Amino acid sequence: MTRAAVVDSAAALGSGEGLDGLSIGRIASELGLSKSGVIGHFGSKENLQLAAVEAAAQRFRAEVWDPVAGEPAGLTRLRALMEAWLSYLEREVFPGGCFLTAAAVEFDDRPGAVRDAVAATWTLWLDVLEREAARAQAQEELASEISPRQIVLQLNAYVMAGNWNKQLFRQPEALTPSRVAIDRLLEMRPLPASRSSPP
Amino acid sequence: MTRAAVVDSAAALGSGEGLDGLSIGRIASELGLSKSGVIGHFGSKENLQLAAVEAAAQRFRAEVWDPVAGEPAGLTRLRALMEAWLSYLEREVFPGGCFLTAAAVEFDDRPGAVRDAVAATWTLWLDVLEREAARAQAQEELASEISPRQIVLQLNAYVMAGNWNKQLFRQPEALTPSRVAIDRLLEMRPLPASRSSPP
DNA sequence: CCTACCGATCGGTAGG
DNA sequence: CCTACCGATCGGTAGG
Repeated sequence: MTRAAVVDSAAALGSGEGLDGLSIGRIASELGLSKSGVIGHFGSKENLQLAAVEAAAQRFRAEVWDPVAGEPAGLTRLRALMEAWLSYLEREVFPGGCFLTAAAVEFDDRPGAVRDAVAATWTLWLDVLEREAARAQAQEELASEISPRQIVLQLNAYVMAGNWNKQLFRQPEALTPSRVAIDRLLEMRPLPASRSSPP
Repeated sequence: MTRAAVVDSAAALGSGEGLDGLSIGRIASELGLSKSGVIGHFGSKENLQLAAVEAAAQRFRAEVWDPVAGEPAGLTRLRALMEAWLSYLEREVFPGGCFLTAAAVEFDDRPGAVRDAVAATWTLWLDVLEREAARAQAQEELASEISPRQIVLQLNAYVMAGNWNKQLFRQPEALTPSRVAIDRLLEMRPLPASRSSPP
């Protein structure tokens, strides 16, 4: 289906040059189509942008969320989610870094449907993480002195900063400080737990 | 001087709509000038973008760095720098949030002079923070179990995430979690210091 | 600093 | 999905 190819191209181009910098003519020449062949499926550039956001969100879910759904709820799954998230950045699923981070920064000052879609996607994802953090605390796997919200905002900060670091400075070890920070935060145990190593 | 007005306008517009989305025609109409009156001072759009980055860096320095230079080196100055940084975001010095964060995300995939200037500015700033963190550790005001680099990357993550949070979700308390995280990190003392309260 | 203009590209439409 | 086209805007230049 041509429509899917157009959306994929828009998401790939958008992650690098921006979701608004992307032009219909560029996508058309990239895919060997005419401009009307590109825009015909969507009616307007904004609808195309919305479709790209939707596709990026589904891709994120498929790459980060789904593979981890089988992990035990709580700290184990939270750790797995964070590692899957970092791995998704390392694998460069989108050529220009995290699509939804770039789109958030680009559209945060432009009221409209695209901005709303990006914000809603982020809210959904942060809520997933928060639920897992709360669960980890309820299971006494994680200290309760910090609220689940605060934990999630810090985890998000580490990943966002890692993505930024990687994209701007192009260092191979750009995500290591993020991993260190995440591990430190998630190692905060509710008690100085003495754990017996399995035989 | 007209040139300064053009640069200011470019920096203000660029923080919101992006440094590349900004157009010479828009700046011209904003200032009541002709397009050639705008571009004549710079020769090319890229030179104008470079001038805007330079101006934003000077502004950042004037708003965040200079006011704090008189504080005692070490933890005190590091705390003051972080608070000045958050205050600069709260005061909305640039209408579209931190100019240099937006520019970093926008240009991280576009090799060229603008990208290099943005990266160099960030390196400078992170080095300032790192030096102060190292000083704080040398003065035994801050635990040494985390490297100065790691501390600075975490501090940077909190501020970046706060800026992102503020811009995307428009909540008045958007920076509070950043403050909490910063305080927690900088409260890590080298010893369980018993402090006598002043009379 | 201006007017006047260049070729190129933009988003989008008409008609098929 | 195509060709052909619309008005608008882009960065930049010529000439003053």
